[in-house]
Amino acid sequence: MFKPLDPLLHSQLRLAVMSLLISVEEAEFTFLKEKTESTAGNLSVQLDKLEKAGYIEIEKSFRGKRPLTTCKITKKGIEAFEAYVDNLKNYIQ
Amino acid sequence: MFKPLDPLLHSQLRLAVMSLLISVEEAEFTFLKEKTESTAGNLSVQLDKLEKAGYIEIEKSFRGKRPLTTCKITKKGIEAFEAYVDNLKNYIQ
DNA sequence: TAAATAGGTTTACAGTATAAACCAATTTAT
DNA sequence: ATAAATTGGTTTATACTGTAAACCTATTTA
Repeated sequence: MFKPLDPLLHSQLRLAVMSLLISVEEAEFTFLKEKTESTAGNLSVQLDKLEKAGYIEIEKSFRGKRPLTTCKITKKGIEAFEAYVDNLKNYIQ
Repeated sequence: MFKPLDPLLHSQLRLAVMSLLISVEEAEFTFLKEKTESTAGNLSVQLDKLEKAGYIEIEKSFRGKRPLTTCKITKKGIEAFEAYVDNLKNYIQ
């Protein structure tokens, strides 16, 4: 009936990030920050967690002379997101 | 885009409880405990929070000689649940 | 009369989320 | 030149949350 909800995804900010990444495939830190209206600190921490779980990949580079952090959802991340949504439906329908 | 999710409802156990109460209108503690597969302690704490938020009403009585705790969702609770679900859809669609 | 069960509540602790403080480099203003 | 502001983040301190374990009172069963 109520299957457990992946705690990594059951978090407002991380869920928003995954939701964005699933549609755009790849996104910059600042893009995620704007869209989620989060602080940089909070976002940084939550991206770390998603990366450690293998749900996203984070690439650090430079654009011109400035640091640039790019995030991309992984196959594992997509599957986890889809499973989460499926489970969640039992709770809200 | 990503509206804030009511933190009181964005919790696996409390959401499950609200989901049950919205369909049955009234339920006993032990019923909720079985359906949610939670421990009594955890359930007790979370029911308290839902009550303090005005989302449910808790009535304590006796069945025979044993204590009986009955929970009922309030109008405010129903509205909060519906708003939560609406907001959540932005995240998972 | 001791042990198990029912029906919970309280509480201690670990985990989580968040903002504030910080950092290094770059750009802009003086 | 150099001070101040901005960019693009990370680290860290703290408050908040979730949970199980311990506990409690009464009842039933052995």
